[in-house]
Amino acid sequence: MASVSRRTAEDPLDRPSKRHKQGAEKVKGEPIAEDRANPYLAHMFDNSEPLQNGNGGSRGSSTMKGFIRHQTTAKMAHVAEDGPLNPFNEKPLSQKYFDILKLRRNLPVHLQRQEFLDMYHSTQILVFVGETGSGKTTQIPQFVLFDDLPHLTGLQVACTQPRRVAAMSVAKRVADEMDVKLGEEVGYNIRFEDNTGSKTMLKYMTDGMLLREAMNDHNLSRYSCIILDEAHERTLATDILMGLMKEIAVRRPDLKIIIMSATLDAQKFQRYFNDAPLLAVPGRTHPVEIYYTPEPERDYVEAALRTVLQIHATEPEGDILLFLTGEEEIEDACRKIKLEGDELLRETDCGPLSVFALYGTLSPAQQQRIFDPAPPPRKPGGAPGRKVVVSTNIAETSLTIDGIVYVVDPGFSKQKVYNPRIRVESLLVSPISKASAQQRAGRAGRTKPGKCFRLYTEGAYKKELIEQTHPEILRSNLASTVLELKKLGIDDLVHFDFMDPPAPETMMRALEELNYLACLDDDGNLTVLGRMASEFPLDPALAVMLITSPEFECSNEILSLTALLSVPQIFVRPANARKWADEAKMRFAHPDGDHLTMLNAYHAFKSEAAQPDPMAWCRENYLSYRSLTSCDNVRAQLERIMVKNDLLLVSTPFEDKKYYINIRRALCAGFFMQVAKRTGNGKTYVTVKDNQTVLLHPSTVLAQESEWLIYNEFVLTSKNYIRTVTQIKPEWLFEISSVYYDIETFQKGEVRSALVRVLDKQKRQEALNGRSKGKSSKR
DNA sequence: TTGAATGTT
Repeated sequence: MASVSRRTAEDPLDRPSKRHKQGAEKVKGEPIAEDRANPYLAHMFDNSEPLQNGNGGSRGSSTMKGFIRHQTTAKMAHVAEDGPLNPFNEKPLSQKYFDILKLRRNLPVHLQRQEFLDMYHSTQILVFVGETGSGKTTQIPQFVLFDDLPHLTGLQVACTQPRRVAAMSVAKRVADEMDVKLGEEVGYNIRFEDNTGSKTMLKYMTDGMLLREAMNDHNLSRYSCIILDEAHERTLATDILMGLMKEIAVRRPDLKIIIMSATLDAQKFQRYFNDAPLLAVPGRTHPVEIYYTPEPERDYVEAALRTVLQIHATEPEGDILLFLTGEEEIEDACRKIKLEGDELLRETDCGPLSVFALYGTLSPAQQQRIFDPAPPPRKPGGAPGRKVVVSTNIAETSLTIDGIVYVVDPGFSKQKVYNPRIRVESLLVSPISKASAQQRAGRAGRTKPGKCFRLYTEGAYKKELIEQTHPEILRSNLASTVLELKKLGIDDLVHFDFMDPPAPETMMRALEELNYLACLDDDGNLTVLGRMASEFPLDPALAVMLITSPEFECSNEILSLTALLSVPQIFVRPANARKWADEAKMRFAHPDGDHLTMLNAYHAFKSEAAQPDPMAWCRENYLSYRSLTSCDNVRAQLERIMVKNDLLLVSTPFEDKKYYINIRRALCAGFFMQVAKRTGNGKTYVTVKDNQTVLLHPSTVLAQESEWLIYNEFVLTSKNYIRTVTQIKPEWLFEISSVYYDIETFQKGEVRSALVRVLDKQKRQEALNGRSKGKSSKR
């Protein structure tokens, strides 16, 4: 596919004559309109005389006197790093700094520092491949600092991470390495937490955060270098950023871009970035021996349990990591391994076994327990104890457990899939990719040589597993993404240079959905509503519901509901207390549905009732304290954005009989495309337009008599369920979206006939009243 | 009659 840039060589900004001495002072952090942006600040330092340092002292550096931007050598940097003063702030360096420096110089990347600099000088975009343990995430950004000289240019270096914790912990580590206070020269920026300041020159951030920044500053003009780390994970945000970087690179020849990735797909990245040069650095891991099963396994869970116990009975000391697919499977497996382990302990001379479950919805404290050491031998000199961790693929990338020597890999994980035809995302247990299998095996070689037991045949690995997991962009509903791209100034989505272009049908569905939500007009241009919706970190339907809610006199309540719908489930239902949990939930139940029930629970949480100990109150009421506090956080952020956009925060008085009706109507303003109607048999529902037969999720508080419902999500598991539902009146739907509810667009059938009846009734009513009711669309 | 992998703004 041809690369598309909306600038041409004739663009005045591209003329070399403009590259010098322009607007040296730029107010940091101020968004710049894209066409006014001057991306050439850095060029004043290119190919010019050596920089004059030390004028005034505070920003200059005597240690780096004579450094010329983009001419630094490894030796020069090495000398500057040796002190005695910190090259970036002139403060004396601590002993701790020198201790860490010794370790850093032992990292594999350090040997290739000069090679890296040579390549960095010679190219705008560079692909960097380093295995785990190479030190790339901590060292490369520092190598760049010594070459970009941010203390002189005022421009920053950004390094993105797919996960918040990684951004935070790496920033902390690098601040220590550079002997600076976290938040000053080195900082991090993640949602809800901006730990950077006026001195910040190196910023670790989540990829989603950089994407947000790009929406307000299309040229990312505050950076001299952008490093996209863990690019092989191919998150939605990384994929969009990569496409964006290709465009920005054309507009800003001074901007340096580094794509960092694990080995496998390096060539694909090179090709995508116009044959960018590649630098590869070896990792530092121990060899892992791979074993396959001779025959395919029928039941992978059973085979996994057998393998774990066999390792325990026959292999030397070392902990075991088993990959399974989900919470229930994992808890079940843990129970069985414990039972069998106890039996082995009683009947043989095996050592004791401790078993831990690991998955994302566990609290951080529970997750922490996997780092407990293995149990000691039962008696001195006896067989050593062993730890078994049974985990989802959270242990594949997000969490690293040292001491793992054996990995058991059945070859499956739950993966998101998207069906654009019925606009449904669901989770499916699917075979993993070769890349995942390698990553899993690698987890056995962190501390010493290890073994990986694959519960599939070698033939299956070679012939049946795909090379890479499909990038997320090919497995998602793209409504949000398309809105973001529009806000990023990408008008021609069809020609946007995606590394892997999404299916045209997925793209069309997203455009259609945004058009119905009135975020895009019929020509696909961003509307005022769409522009505003893109400011909110929400799905477009939620954003539209929130923006429209003042019209329904209930923006305070919709604000709470929007936050509630953006955090994990607030109702908890422990396996051993289901009945009590269900009873507790019924105390908050509202007859009109689950949304209002959630709102009741939230209001109770915020009321006197939950005091003085809200955590204990949540426990008693089977509510998740974590979800509710995170809901408060999200709510506060959304409220700030509402105020910024002059959206009023209003409530209908609670005594008013319209209080709940207004909320239900406001819900329809975002979710009018997620409506289901009860069918003749009274048990099943059918979704409007898509005509999918669905069941109410058993967690609903709603009794069966509701004819029309809006639903928050469609969950495809053993059956088709709609979850989190509230009853509505079909008349509201015509008022809210006369376009979507244009009767001509409906197939003949139950839904259409019912809607026709509603319209006829309305007409008779109007004739009777002799006046026309306000039927115009809300927008 | 209840299968929520992992992330992010």
